[in-house]
Amino acid sequence: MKPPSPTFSPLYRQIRDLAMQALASGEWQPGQAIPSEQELAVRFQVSQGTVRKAIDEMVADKLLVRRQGKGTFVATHSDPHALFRFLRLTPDSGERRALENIPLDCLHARAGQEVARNLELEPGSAVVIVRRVLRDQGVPIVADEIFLPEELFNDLDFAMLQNWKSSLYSLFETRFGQRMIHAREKIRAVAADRPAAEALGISEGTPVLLVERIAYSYAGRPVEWRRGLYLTSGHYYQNELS
Amino acid sequence: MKPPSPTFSPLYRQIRDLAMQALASGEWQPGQAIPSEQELAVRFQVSQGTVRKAIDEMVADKLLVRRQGKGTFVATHSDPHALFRFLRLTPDSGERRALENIPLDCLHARAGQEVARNLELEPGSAVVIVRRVLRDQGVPIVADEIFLPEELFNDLDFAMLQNWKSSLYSLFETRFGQRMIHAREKIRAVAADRPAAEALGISEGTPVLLVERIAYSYAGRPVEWRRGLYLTSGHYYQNELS
DNA sequence: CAGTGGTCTAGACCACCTC
DNA sequence: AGGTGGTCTAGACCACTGA
Repeated sequence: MKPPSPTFSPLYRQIRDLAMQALASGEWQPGQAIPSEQELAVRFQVSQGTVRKAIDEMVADKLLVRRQGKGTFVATHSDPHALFRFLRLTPDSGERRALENIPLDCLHARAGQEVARNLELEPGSAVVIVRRVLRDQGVPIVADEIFLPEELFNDLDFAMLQNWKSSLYSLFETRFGQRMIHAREKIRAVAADRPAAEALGISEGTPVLLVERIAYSYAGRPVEWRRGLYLTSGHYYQNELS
Repeated sequence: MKPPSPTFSPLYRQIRDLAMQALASGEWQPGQAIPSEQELAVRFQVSQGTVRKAIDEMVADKLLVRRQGKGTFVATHSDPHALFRFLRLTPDSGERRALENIPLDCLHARAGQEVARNLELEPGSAVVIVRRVLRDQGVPIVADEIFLPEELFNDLDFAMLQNWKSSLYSLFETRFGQRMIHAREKIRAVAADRPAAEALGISEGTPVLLVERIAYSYAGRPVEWRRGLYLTSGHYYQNELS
């Protein structure tokens, strides 16, 4: 009879967890190089191959990026390559262009039932609400309503949104230390209601994509909930299945 | 000056390609165990570690499945675990149930411009067209129109669809040797037209998801194109972003 | 028990980048 | 030249499965 080992965790996974801590604690900053595999092997007292396997997993999760001959870097939303990682909207013809970000307002409020549930907060908790529109060459395509725990984003205000020239997630990462690493979306087709129709410049009742997203940070904590309406007359939501 | 090596391919990738051939040729059948890592190492004259790395990639691509202590197996759509790999529709409340498949018709015809383009065929090529509905506890949820190259599916007929009790992809794999391993979807919100409304039992103009899918087989060849309409009043299309 | 995949190590060498 | 990640090997041992 052998005892069960319910908590068995291979070495490389323990190493990965230590590396995760280094990320979550801010010891390794987005865009910066982490120590070389050799250094980490010495630091963690394991072989280079084990460090390598731990990093392999994190690269697969898009937490780190390898660059041969240069080093291993912490992934960042500020990198242009990552721009479309979470926005799956593609124009019917031609390549993806960067979309213009038009903030509409930014207010501090209390979470209702739905927001609280999705952000795993108590109902009534303080939240920040951002509304904005994305435009493609002047034409509105996306209308977003974004909910954030105020605890983590208390400094966020309208001016900051207007002055920021890159993606929202890049702002969150740079100014608030909150890196979105994973998200889950629920997609439906709905008829645009009055306010949505006005924001998107379409007639009421037009079918639009309703995209609800929960985004998670390092600790697996939900840090953003957003509800977006996508106009899909000239664009489509692209998805890869495998 | 060093010459560029544009065709450099590491050993484990060459091994992977050989394994791919074994899959494509049918030497390794879906659901069956492939030779052990040791045997493959001997057969391909490389170390076990290199075989392992090749298999790692194929497992990541969901072409193979490892089972510790038992062996490595060719993935199959007949496995219940793979049932929802390509169908991302989830009920608002509760767990995913298997959906009832109701074939409507199956006819042989010629490809129009759009179908030909998506299947990479010449316009006018022979194709098989399947129309069917998926129901959740008697309620129609999905109406699909499926286009297949007749060259690969010439025996397919209505009776076969009616008698098959598992998923379509399981049928394709079992009876036609065509395994779908990857797909790309374009998703839009549209208003249901008359025929769609009738098939789904809804009123004309109701917003529905329009999901167009191209599915690819081993050689990266497009083998199926389908256009589906999804009712998203009680279900949603679930997607993971990372 | 033997056979499978899973982990870990140590060392060699290659490819790429920078100085 | 020296540092980085990338590949490949050989061998030891662990964890799981089934006869």
